[in-house]
Amino acid sequence: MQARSGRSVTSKVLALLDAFGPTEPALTLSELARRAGLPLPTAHRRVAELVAWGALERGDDARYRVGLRLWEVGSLAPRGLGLRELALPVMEDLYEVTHENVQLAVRQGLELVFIERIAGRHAVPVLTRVGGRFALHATGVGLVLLAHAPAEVQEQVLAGPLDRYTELTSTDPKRLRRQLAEVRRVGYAISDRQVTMDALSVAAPIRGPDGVQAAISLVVAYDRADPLALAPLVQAAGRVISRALSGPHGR
Amino acid sequence: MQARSGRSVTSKVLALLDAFGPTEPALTLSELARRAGLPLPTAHRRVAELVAWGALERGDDARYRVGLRLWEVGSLAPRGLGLRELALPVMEDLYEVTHENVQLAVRQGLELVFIERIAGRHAVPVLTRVGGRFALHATGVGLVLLAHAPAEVQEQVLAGPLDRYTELTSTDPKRLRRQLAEVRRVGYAISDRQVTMDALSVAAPIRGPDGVQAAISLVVAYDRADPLALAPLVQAAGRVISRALSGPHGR
DNA sequence: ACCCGCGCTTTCACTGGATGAAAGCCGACC
DNA sequence: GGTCGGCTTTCATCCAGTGAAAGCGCGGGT
Repeated sequence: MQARSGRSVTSKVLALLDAFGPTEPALTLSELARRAGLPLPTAHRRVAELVAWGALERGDDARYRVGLRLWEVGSLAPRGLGLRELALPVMEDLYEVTHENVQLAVRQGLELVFIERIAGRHAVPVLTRVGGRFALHATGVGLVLLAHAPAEVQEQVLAGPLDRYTELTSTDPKRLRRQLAEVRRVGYAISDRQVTMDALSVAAPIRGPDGVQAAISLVVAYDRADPLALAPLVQAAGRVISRALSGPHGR
Repeated sequence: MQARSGRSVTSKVLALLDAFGPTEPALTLSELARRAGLPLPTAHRRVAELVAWGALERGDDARYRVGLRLWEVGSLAPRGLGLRELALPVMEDLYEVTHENVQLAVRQGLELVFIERIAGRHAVPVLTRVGGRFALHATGVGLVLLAHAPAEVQEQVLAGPLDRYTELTSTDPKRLRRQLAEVRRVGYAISDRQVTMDALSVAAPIRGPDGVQAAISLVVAYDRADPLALAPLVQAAGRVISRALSGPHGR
């Protein structure tokens, strides 16, 4: 009567894929069924098809994991590996010059997704993961992406609860709104200890044919940070990638 | 036209995903339907669901592309980004030392899939793509992966047609079989101009708890190649990654 | 050795989501 | 402003999908 029937097969398949996450990379059939909200036999049949195709793989421990075939298809996402291919050389240059963490992210709905990252061995450890998500209102890349997002997206983020990560995180909509205006005005964003108290990030937009498509940032230890000196470097990197994005891949 | 009915919905959804490829990253609905072998209305409905979930995205040009959500899920594949995370630092070290192209690949069925690559700016251009596939019998990584594959896989590859890329490609099963035995004996593989006449690659296995899981290689210009000097470096890198693979990520 | 119990797999009769021919719609190009 | 190609919606039909229940297999306890 409730969600029993009236659910498309496709949505069930997608629910099964949704069951996986960074913290749950391997699941038994029962766990999968429970997470996807499906009866066990149903899950069993769908999963069997997904395994046959390669979307999932079954380990020797009888747990299922995301399969390589799905990774392959996912790697065709223009905003995923496509963007990465263009940005990586520039990110490497930026790393060579600064030896700090370099991050690349895009906006997905009301969150951001990290596309690529160069983790400096001697830089502050970054807790984010490639393929991982994060809120838009705290990180440098987040502020850039939010500042250039459609008004409707900005309003939703400003209206929603703004998680606090440190005492410096902007959880006041008024203050955040001012910050976003500033980001648009100067063309870069500085997130000063808004995620962790020991780090600061400087981010710049990457523009494509239809506005800001992504953001690039440096994450540096707070005590040796000189954000105003780094900003031009990050901005320059952003512009180089923007050019590559508008060039050969002109949609 | 023939496979009318008797086809599961799941297989249709997967056929739609399969329609995308490196050379066709953006498809119209009709193209998708044709490639997936589906009637147009059927494709339309399935695609609409995939777009709603984020597996596909619809551009302003009315073409569909692989969506970021699918990339996110794909990035959870242990043999994809998971392996990459472990291997990348070691690959970077290898690049620092040699300044040559570094590649990481795993076997998927009777082919290999490139997981990661560091393309040296001044090294020979590599034509492969991260997420791309290639035959097992020509490249360095391919020879390593094939040499340590289950006997059944080896037989299928040896029996099947062996594409020739250059005059040096091993297309004779007997010769290939000898090469594979040699690869197992010495613990590394050298592919001498078997893919292109201007390059050579040296590859070593990456071992996990259940045998060889992946392979790492250097691709260098033929005229400045000293494969015997490079082999120990590549092998050492393979061993470091092997250790990381067997360590924290037990199972 | 035997039993017990917990997950996975298979069966089977029923049903509603999926289907595709056909008709409707929309924008592009002539 | 008319025609064409491609996308979207409709609707009666039907088979793929469903899930309760029974069957299987293995590991752990006694």
